[in-house]
Amino acid sequence: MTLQLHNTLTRKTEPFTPIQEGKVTLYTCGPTVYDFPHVGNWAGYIYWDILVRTLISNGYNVERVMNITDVGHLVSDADEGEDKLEKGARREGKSAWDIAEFYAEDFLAGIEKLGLIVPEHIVRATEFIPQQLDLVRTLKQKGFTYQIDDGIYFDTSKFPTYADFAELDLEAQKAGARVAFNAEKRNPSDFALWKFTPKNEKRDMEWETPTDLLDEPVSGEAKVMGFPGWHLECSAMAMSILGDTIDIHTGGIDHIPVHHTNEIAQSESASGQIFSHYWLHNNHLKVNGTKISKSLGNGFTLQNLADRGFSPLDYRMFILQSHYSNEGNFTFENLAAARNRLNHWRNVAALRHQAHDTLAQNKTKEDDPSLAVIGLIKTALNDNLNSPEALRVIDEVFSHLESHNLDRIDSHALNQLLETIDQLLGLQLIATTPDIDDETKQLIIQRERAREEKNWQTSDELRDRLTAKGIAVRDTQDGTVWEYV
RNA sequence: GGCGCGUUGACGGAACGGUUACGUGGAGGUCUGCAAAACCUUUUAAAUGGGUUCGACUCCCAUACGUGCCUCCA
Repeated sequence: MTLQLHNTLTRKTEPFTPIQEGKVTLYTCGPTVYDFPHVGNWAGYIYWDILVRTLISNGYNVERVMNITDVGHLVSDADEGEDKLEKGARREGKSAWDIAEFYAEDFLAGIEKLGLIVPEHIVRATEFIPQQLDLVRTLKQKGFTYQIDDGIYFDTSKFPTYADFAELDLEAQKAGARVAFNAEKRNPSDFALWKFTPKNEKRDMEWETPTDLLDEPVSGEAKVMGFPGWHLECSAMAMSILGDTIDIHTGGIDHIPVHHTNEIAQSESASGQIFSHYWLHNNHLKVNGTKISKSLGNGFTLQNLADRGFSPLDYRMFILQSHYSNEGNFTFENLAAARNRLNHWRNVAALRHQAHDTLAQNKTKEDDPSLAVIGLIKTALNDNLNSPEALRVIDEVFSHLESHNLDRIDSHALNQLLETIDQLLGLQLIATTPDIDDETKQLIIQRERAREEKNWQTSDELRDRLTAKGIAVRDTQDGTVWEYV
C-alpha cells in the first residue's frame, strides 16, 4: 500500500506524492518554551515522529525543521498582549533569555527520553530575526502590510482565500466576537507581523525595527524597538531553510483557524507559491475527560509520570494506542494498561535470547509469521498512520509466538521483526531487553536440574533468587523460559 | 450567538454495510510438584428516536449529552 495521508487542505485522505522524488521536506510546529511541556504537547510530537519513521520506511530522505518559539507568543488572558516568555521571566525572576534557554533544554531532553527522531533543523525564533524582517519587507513591498500604533499588521483582505483553509466564516465571527479587538485594525482577522515595544517599556527580547519597514515614524522616536509576531517565525524558518514550497506541515488542530491560516496567508502572499502541499493535524489529548489547562493543574509533565513510576516509553505506547486524529483521553489507569502491554511485548522480545535460528536457512516471508507481519505493520502505518492497527497486528503475532514452544520460534526472524518495530514505532524493544548474565543463566540451569531430581525445595529457593534478580521463570514442556518481572 | 467535532463493552480503542478487532482489568477453567506464563470461556458493545437497505455499530435525518474553536489560548 502506498502512503496515504489525511490532508487538512483538501479534507481528504489522499496518496502522498512529494515535490521531489525520494525526498520530503517537513515542518513541524514546535513548542513555546515558557514552561514544561505536558502530556498533551508531547502527544503531537510522538505522532509526528511516527510520520517521520513512516516516511523513512517508504524510502524517503526526510529533511525536517522544527521551531522553538522563544519570543513573540503572546498571552490572551487578563494581561493581554504580554509575551509568554517575558511573563515567565517575571514569574521566575529571570530574564526571558534564561527562561527560553532553560525550557528549550528541557524540551530537547524530553525528545531524547521519548526516543523521538531529532529533526535535522531545530531552530529558535530569535536566531531568525533577520529572515523574519526580510519576510515583512517582502510583504510590505507587495502591499500586504499596514502600520498602526502598536505594530505592523498583515491585511488579510488582500489575501482573498484567507478563510478557505479553516473554512472560516469571517462575517459570522465578527458578529459573535466576545473580545473587543484592536479598533485600529482594518479587519478583525488581521494579525501582527511585527510589534513595537510599548513606550516606557523595556523588554528582555527586542530588536531595532529597520526604518524601511516603517510607513511613518513612531511617536517621533529615532529608534523603534520591536519583536516578531508569533506567526511570522514559522513561515520565515520554513521558507528560508526548506524553500518556498514544502511537502508537509504538521501541528495541533488548534492551529488550523489562526496560526496555520496566518502562516499560509503571509507565506503565499510573499512567495506567490503554494506554501505546503500537505497539512496534517493531531487532535488534542484530554485528561480525565476534560481539556488540559493550567488552571485545572492537569497538564502532567514527563516528570509527573516518572514520579508515579511510568517511563517515557510507557507513555509513547499509550499515545500509539489511539489514532492521531482521535481525541485521546489520558488517565493513569489507561497509562497503566499501556505499560502492561509494553512489558508484555518486552517479554516476547526476550525470547530472542532463548530461541535458536536453526530454521533460518531458506526462510521466506510465507514461512515465518514474524516476517509476514512486517509488511502488515507498514501497511497499517501507510494507511494514514494507523498506529492502533499496527499494534493490533503485532499483538497477534506476539500471541502466536508465545503460544508455541521455543523451538518453533526462529530467533533470526524475531530479531528482524523487533528491529522493524523499533524503527517504525520507536519503542526500543531491543535496547530495553538485554540478555541475562551468565550467573543468572547458571541459576536457571541449576533449578532445572533440581526439578529433574524432584528436589522442589531447592528449585523453589532458586526461583526466589531469580525473582530477586528481576527474573521470573516459567516451565514449559520443552524447558524453562525466563521473563522480566 | 457563529462554526465544527465527538458519543463503541469495566477502562482504553480500531476496522468494516453482512465474519471474534485488539489491548488492559475482573471471574471461571485447562495445564503445572507448586507457581508463572500461555491457552479456553466469560465479563449483556455500539447515546436515543426515526429513515435508507434483503441486512447498519458502519450511510441519512432529528434529539440528548459531551467537547473544541471564534483574531494572537498546544
